[in-house]
Amino acid sequence: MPIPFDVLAEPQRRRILDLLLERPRLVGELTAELGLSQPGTSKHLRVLREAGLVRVRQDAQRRWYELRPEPLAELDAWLAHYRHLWSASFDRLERHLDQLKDDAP
Amino acid sequence: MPIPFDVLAEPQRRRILDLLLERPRLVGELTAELGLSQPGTSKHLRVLREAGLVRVRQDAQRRWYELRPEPLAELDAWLAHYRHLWSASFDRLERHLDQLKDDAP
DNA sequence: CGGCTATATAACCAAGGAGGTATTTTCGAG
DNA sequence: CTCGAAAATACCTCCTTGGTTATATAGCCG
Repeated sequence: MPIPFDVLAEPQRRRILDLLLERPRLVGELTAELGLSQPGTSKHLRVLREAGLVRVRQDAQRRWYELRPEPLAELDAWLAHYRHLWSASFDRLERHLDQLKDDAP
Repeated sequence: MPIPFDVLAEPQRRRILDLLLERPRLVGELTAELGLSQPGTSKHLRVLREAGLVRVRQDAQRRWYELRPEPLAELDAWLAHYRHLWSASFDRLERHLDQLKDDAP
């Protein structure tokens, strides 16, 4: 699964992720919060779904959308290549991370 | 400076960042590596410059482009809101980070 | 100065995508 | 079995943008 940069480039989609970070939501709720048309919201949700950033749980006619953070973890991994450029204590941090892994796997 | 999601959404621009991660480069070098036209490369560089992701150092007619990681650090900060979703040891990590700060400021 | 090199800007074009309205599908309630 | 609610899909339009070629700008060197 490639990192969904283009999916995240859309502000409304990031707002959806922010909302889903709090709790799962119905399409109708998201539509209201975003101020979009219902089909517009559904279209964004489809893109997010296909990128693996959200999953759906069906409940009668309702669909609960919830976050799937895996692609964001991949984005995080990509960022790691650059992180030493701004994180002065990056090397020490890495060593501590390794140590954490050993402590509690 | 807002997080430049849309700037990063362009694959060629990410390739430029990857190349600049190794070392600063001239426009001509980047053009060759990307297989784009020279104006095409310049246009991407302008976008990256305006997003604060690169800076230029002039040297006669040459322009050396180099990485500016600050916007990526902001992206990292945005990601932090989501990080606990996949990083099981996130809380412990946070404590260790604070400790590091105290150890060596 | 005149020409050469490196880069930027201008003008244009084609494709993609975000938005809307209209329509379809699905499912529960009565 | 019909009606209504919830969400998805179809279709269209407009705007943005990545790519191109042509041209302008800037600075070195003979």
